Amino acid sequence: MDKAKTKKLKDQGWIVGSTQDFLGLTDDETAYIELKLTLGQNLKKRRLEKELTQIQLARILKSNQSRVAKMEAGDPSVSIDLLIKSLLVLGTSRQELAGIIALA
Amino acid sequence: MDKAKTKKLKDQGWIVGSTQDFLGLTDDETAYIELKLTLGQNLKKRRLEKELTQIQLARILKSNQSRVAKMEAGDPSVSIDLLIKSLLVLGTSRQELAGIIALA
DNA sequence: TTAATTTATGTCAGATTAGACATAAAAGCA
DNA sequence: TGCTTTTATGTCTAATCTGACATAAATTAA
Repeated sequence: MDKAKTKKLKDQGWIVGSTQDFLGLTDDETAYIELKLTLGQNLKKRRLEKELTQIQLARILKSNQSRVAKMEAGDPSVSIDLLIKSLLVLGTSRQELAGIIALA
Repeated sequence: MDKAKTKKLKDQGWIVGSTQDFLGLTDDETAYIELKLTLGQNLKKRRLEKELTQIQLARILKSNQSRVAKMEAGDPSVSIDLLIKSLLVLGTSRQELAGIIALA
């Protein structure tokens, strides 16, 4: 959120903070969640580049459509483990994986 | 293994192949295992840099010594998830994490 | 619009993983 | 050497994660 918008909201009486503040997450918990979101977004990006539906990707991953949807959304029920395994199945190299993770 | 050594063994009648060949792993399975090993090695590196014993690190991670040993060894009972979470607790940045993963 | 396709959300049983514990093995030191 | 500290290995139960399924919501095409 930009500073101007933050100030405006505060002037109106809103208490403004980050989601992290709100949920009381530690830095490492926040980093974990953000990393998961990034990986999920990249999985979606790769799926769309290959012009696959979630069902088609699910077949490749030997999973199902609902889990693919949750992976792409970084759902709490999905581990980073599964996301990395999925990216590797799609042929993502370690260098590419590193590139994804480096994205802030 | 270098080529000269491979040739010598083959000349002696040995059948030479990679561990991957032997176990019949797919490329992505191999990549997953290697990635886990790399992360475990880095966790150990960071522990030693901080001059911590496995017990001390376990306390920080709210885990126990045996699991730390398994993490450092890339044991099958340890997920990449746990390794990444542990590195993040130790303050590893995403850029550092990317650097680790990029290591062949 | 409506129908078809695609994606999102909720639940659950089975599989996997984590922490705890015991104990063995290895390393360091007197 | 023996004693201490550290690390490795094996097993258990509880907790977490996954695939499967149902179904709702959203998107697309006709």
